[in-house]
Amino acid sequence: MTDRLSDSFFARDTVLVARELVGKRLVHLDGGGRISGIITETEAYRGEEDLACHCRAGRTPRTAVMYGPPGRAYVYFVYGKHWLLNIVTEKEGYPGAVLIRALAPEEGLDIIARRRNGKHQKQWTNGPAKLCQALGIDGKVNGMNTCSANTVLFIETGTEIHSTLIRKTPRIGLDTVPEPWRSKPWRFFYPGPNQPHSAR
DNA sequence: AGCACGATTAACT
DNA sequence: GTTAATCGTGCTC
Repeated sequence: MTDRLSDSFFARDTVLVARELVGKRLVHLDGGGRISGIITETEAYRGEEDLACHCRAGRTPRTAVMYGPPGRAYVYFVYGKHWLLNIVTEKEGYPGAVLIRALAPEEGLDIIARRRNGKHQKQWTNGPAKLCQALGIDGKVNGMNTCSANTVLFIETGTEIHSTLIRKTPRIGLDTVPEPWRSKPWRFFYPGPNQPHSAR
């Protein structure tokens, strides 16, 4: 129940990994303790042909980690203020990653509350940048191997969520991305309490 | 060297 | 519903 996911879990099709990551537990060892939550929303980005994927521009300094071994963290900075966390997928050499978009907080609630100061609990980790702020994830962990023995960032088996309870929709925030990529149903989420409904 | 823009969020009206 | 914030990245000149 507390097993960590190994690189063989991530070395598969990105869309499948995105679906199966819903229900798993993301853990950051930070400040001497565990800060964690159950993953409730993900999105898949894979291949240079996916015009929503950063790798549409090929291998660059930023995207190099997506071409690397599976299980690495790909953390990038957007809009001048936000960090977003992905886990690299696919076999080394083929670019892919799963964006972690939302969590249900489990451990380290006091630290999460402090970092998300002034917000209600429902707003703690219900967005990709919010959960990074809550768990203390930023560019320092970019490229980190989440499957190594001494890592401070990893994913555990978590809770089993029946596949019929997981919904899928197009990915969020791709207003300028051409079809068919804009409409690919590569967003997965578990519509529980504290989590999104059908869309945003 | 300069420029346009983004896998978002929070604070507005 | 609308919009400012704010800067790294990748592209053009």
